[in-house]
Amino acid sequence: MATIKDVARAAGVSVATVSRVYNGSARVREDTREHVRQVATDLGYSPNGAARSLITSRSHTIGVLLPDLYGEFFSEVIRGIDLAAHRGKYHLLLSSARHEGPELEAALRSMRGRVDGLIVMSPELDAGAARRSLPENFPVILLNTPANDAAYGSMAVQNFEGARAMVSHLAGLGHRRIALIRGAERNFDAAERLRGYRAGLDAAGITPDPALEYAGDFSEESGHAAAGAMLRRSERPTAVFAANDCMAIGALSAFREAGLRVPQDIALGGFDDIPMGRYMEPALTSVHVDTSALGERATMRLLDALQDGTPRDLRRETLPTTLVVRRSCGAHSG
Amino acid sequence: MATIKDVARAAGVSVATVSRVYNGSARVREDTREHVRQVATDLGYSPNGAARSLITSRSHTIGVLLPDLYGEFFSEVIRGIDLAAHRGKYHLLLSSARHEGPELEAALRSMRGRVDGLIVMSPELDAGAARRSLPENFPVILLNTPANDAAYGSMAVQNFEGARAMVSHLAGLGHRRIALIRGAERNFDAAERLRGYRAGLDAAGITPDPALEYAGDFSEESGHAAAGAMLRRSERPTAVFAANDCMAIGALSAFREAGLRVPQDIALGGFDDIPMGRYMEPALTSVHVDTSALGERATMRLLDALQDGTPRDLRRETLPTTLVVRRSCGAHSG
DNA sequence: TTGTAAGCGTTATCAG
DNA sequence: CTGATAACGCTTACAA
Repeated sequence: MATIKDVARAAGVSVATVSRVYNGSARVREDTREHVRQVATDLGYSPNGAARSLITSRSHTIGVLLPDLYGEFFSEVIRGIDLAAHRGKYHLLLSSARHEGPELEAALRSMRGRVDGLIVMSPELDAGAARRSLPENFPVILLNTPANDAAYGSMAVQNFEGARAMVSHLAGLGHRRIALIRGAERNFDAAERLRGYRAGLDAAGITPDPALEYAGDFSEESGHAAAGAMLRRSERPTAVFAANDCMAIGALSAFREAGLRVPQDIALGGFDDIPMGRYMEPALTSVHVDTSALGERATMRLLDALQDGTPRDLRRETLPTTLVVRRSCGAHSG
Repeated sequence: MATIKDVARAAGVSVATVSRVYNGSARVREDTREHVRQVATDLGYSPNGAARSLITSRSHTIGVLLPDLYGEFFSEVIRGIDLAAHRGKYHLLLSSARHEGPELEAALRSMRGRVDGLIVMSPELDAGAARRSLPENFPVILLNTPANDAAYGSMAVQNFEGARAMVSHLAGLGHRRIALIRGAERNFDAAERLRGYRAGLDAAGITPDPALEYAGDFSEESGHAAAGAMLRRSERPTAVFAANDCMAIGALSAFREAGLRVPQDIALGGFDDIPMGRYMEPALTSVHVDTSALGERATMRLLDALQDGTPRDLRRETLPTTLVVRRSCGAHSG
């Protein structure tokens, strides 16, 4: 591969001149510029990014650490991130893994020197320790992370309010036995949605019943399993709130297999409002989250922080959620 | 940020020793190793990736160039790529854009020196020129690209066979007026699926009618529009094959808005078998493509090629497709 | 406008 | 087993 030296030699100029041609900045005489360009393309030269970012200490790349890449939620987040990054002419260095403890450190280590900033989705409730391994004074935006982490800028979603609104809505339809399929253990969003669920019941004058809080982990299978467990009870709930849409989908298929009609026999609501929800039968009532905006905003903030001279952005930005009523909750089906 | 020099100084050793500790390879006395490690973590040191890859000329990263990040198809491809990359301890440098001509060159340029190999999805029929800007003798796997490109290894799916099977199936159900919603103009997959559509009609003794081939671009909106156009005809088709599932979904909602029942009034089939399809009402008959395997296989091949000593892998690997019959085509609904 | 030369933070090659 | 030191490919004062 041709280097800057090869080009300089072939063009009969110094490497500095070639460099200047590529950085546009400094002035180079028009004809030398053209000549260099010509020689460079002939040789198939393009600057080596590693060398460049070594000297400039800028990579024009942002690192993205996600716990997973599966499902519409994450792909929407990435799309949002990509949107904003592309707009700002930044690249994305992607790493997906359960970023706890050593894993996180390893991922960060390997990104050292290759990224100008980081977007980290770390929804673990007790990830404080892991988070300590994030470099100090390095631009980071945390996604869906507990609020008590004042050391970094962060983005969150109105989990509590959204969940409460959903439960209030179900209660308003006359349901009293409203079950919850919980999100992943030790997950921040899941914990908040649980709080919202209980608050919603409270507001409706319903005493929360621990037996109606089913375990789940945000996966379709866990939703399916939880729904199965409900059906084996003597007195099954009349409405179910799944802490995300994937689990709602799993629950729906379990109900269907059991011969239950949704919403006539049992009402169903989800959370996230992934695109798929609107096409299901019945269409899924859910709590809408502008997922791609989550990634997009995080990236925009990070890019801002990357402008030098910008003071550290330690704010917490919360995305609103809105209840989207479709047919699965029974409000529309008469 | 602490550099190797800082660590060396603080530990009272040379930079060479610190380097050796981090590369594991060479022998270092146990206690010096431990000491260095200790000092390094105290200082929060981790090696600079740019410097490292500059000297080793290896980045442990593969570049991924996709035309888009929208929808389940691409997210599945990325997930497959990530799966294999993660397994091989490689990172992903992502770039999404319409990679034609100058755009492609720019993207490649910015990846120079930062990636060890490339996965490029370039389904443009006439992208030969663009592809010439791919570096020679650089490991590349092309995704969904015309076959006539013998200069690079590539992955493809059985577009032709899948489309033909779908049309044969519809014809077998008694349909004679089978419409097609075409994929994007100048797109390789789209062209192949069109060929398959015509071949399927041929095999059933039906004369292809250009008026039944509706324009589309793989987007939901274009599917919706095409369906609308069909309904405005005096004699509408009895079955529709959309060249991908997104367009099928768009068509479905157009039919529904017009008060048509699928499959009773009009049969519908798609292509790709995205996860959403199985949850729709009616569930979507489609041509199954193992999309994540597409990305995964491409990555595995690339990683293989990255082992030095491996001869250039110029093969073309084709992923099989299978017809998945669900309710939207009417075969199951009686 | 152009060239010289000093790094950027590593690893690799030699000596010791 | 450890230490100097020369690269790697580039940018950027500083000189000319």
